[in-house]
Amino acid sequence: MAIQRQTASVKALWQQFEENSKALSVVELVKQLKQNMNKTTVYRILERFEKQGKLHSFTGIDGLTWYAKCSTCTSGHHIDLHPHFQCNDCGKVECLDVELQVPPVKNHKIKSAQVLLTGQCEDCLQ
Amino acid sequence: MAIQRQTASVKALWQQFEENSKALSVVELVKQLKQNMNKTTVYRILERFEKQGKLHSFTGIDGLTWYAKCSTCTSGHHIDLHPHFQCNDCGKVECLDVELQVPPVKNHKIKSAQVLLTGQCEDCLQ
DNA sequence: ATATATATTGCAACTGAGTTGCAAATATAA
DNA sequence: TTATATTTGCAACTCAGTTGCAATATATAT
Repeated sequence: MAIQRQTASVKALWQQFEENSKALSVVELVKQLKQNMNKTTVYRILERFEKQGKLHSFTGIDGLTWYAKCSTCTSGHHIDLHPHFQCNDCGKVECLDVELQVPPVKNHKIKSAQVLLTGQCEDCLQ
Repeated sequence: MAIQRQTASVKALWQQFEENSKALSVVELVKQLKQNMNKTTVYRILERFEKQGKLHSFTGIDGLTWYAKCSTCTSGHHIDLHPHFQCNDCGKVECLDVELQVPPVKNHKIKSAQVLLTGQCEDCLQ
C-alpha cells in the first residue's frame, strides 16, 4: 500500500471520529469541513480510512453513506455484524453494542453483514 | 386511502414479482419495462405496493433500491427482520428464510430492521 | 349521453450524492 | 537543486430518484 501522509486534512477528518463516538454521514462531514477541505478530498480520505480498517461504512435509511469507527474490525476483516440504529425522527445514527448471531446460510459464503435498525431514539421518545 | 385501479401498468409490474420470488432492483425493472411504461410510473406504483404492504423495499450494497414480496408483513407492520443476501460477484439479491433475533435495545423503540448479508451466492461459489 | 370529478401516466427538467480527469500544489527522495 | 510521488481543488460529469404540469383515461353524477 502507498504511504499515507498525516496531512492537516487527514488529521481534521480523523478528529471528527475521535471526538464523536457516533456514526457520521459523509454529507454532514462535507458540510462541516467545507472551509477546511474539498468535497472530493473528504470522500477520498474516508475511503482510505476504510481500507486501513480504521472506519467502516454503511448505508442509512435515506440511502446516504455513513462512517463509524471500527471497534473490532481490522483491515480486510469486516466479518462482524455492524449493528446500527437510525432514528426515524432526528436521523441520528448510533453504533449498537448488541451482538447479533447470524445462522449460517447453506451454500453461501457470508463475508459481511449490515444490520440497520430503525425507530425512535432515546431523545425523540419523550 | 384513495382507490387504486388495476391498470395494465400495475398488472405488468406485479407480474414481475409473481413470476420471480427473488428481489428486484428498481433500476432493473425500469430497464425491463421501458417499452411498457415510464420510469416515473414504475417508481410510483412500487411506492404504492409498499404502502399497501404487498412489497417491501430495502437498499442494496450498491445503494440501489430493491423490492421484494412481503411474506409475513402487512401494511404498516414491517417489524420483522427482512434478512437479505446480496452476492458481491453477480449482484443478485435473495430473501433469506433465516430468522434473526434482535435483542431489545434499551430506551429505543425499534420499528424495523434491515439485514443485508453480503458474500458469494451458490452460483458464484464454484 | 353529457358533463364533472378523480386517478393515472408521460415527459422534461430538476436535485443531489458520489465519481472522474486533470492540473496545481505540496512533500519526499536522489 | 532536480526529479519523483502524493495530495488537493476544481469543474464537469454520471446516474438514481423526484417534482411539476399537462394530457389521458376512468369513474361518478346530473
